[in-house]
Amino acid sequence: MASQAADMTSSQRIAESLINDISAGRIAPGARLDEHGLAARFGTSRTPVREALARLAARGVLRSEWGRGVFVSDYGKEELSEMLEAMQELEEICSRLASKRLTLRNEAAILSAHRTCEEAAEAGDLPGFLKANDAFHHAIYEATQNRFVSEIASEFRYRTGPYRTKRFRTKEDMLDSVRLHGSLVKTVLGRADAPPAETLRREVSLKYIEALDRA
Amino acid sequence: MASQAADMTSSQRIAESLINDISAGRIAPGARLDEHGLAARFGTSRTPVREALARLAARGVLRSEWGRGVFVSDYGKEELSEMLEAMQELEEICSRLASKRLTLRNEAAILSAHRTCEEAAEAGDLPGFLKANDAFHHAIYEATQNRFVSEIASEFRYRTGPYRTKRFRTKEDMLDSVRLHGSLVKTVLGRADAPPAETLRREVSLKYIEALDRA
DNA sequence: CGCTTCCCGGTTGCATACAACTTGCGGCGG
DNA sequence: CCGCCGCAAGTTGTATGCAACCGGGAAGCG
Repeated sequence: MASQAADMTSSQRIAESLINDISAGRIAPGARLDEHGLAARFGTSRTPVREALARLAARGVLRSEWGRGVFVSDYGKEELSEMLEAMQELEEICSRLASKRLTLRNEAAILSAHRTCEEAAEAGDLPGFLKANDAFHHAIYEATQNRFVSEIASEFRYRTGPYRTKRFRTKEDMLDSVRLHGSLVKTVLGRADAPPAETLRREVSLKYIEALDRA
Repeated sequence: MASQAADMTSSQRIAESLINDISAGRIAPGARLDEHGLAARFGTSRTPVREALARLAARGVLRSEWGRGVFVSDYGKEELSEMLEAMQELEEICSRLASKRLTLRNEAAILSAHRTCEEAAEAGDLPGFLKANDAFHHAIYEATQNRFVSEIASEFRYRTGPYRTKRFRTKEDMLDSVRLHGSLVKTVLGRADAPPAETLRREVSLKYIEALDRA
């Protein structure tokens, strides 16, 4: 996952590091990113930092205001709701395409990630769960055999990342997610015709939005 | 569309200009973009040019190879096919969401653009048709009332742009598209339950891919 | 004659320096 | 006392210069 190869340009390293920090919630939405400080932190000049910031801004992860600086994109209830709707639609596409073209290799990866996820949830291991959760969804994305669908789904996963870390607090939250995963798995593996329970998905979205108030 | 306000940074102006040229086919897929030449063309130094290129590369419009330069993304049959599949899925989402939340203003915009499109097609006016075609689809995107769905659909429209200009050659091509639009309109306006004819959409995709061979 | 090797032009990536803009604060006038 | 103006500090945006790297071509060797 996003390995930092040695022969990478500085701007790429910086961009990856930043997007990881942001998606994991280590840099909060709304925070300002100081070019000076980042340059010092990464041991480079401002130039590659600016390039990295421009890249992330173009991807929607950052939002730059002229003469004021660049900020981590923060979304209100309205925007977050729209983003989650988009995300659900994308996930539905992914599960449909995946079920059409599932290879054994994909099936194994999905089932494995699902099991790992379940174990982490039952153990109450939040960091492990978040990681396994990512792996599970990415396994489905890859199973679409469509690099563009997979790409935009991953992209939105990055952007919803900071809010996902807030949304999962209790063990019950994780088990909810695992139940949704189970429904997804049944759909992808063709053991259920209907798309995963709509009501459950709406509940999940509401949890995200509720989490905004706790912050 | 994408007006170039006076108080814009150079890099933004450059990025917009480039993406317009690329999407309209004035810069062919596979072409190399020389930082030096672009800097001279826009009357700036290489720095803002580099930022603009980094932005577009992050959006998938350009692809940069280390030490060789940046190139306009060019797709083979396989990739183009995947991209068109993704595009069709996105369009289906858009028409579904649009039909759920259609306002009178949106409906008027869609119908107006559809009529303009039809007129241009019957007149055999290719540039006018391409412009009206864009307006039509963007009207549907906006009708989703979801800025993220609209955003990614627009983004893919940019990326498929160069190939669309190749795909439309004859008057009949345009009329085909208008027929598909009619089907879309009926769906969005709720006068047809089923999504727009799947077979017709597949034919359209095939036209895109055939156009690759003519190039 | 073919293959390897070295060199050189050209391009990208980075660092540094400068200019333009925004913003917060302090002083001045009402 | 309140509001407006202007200045200065700090930030972003841009320009220029340099170093590293890739590719092609010619020279040299087997």
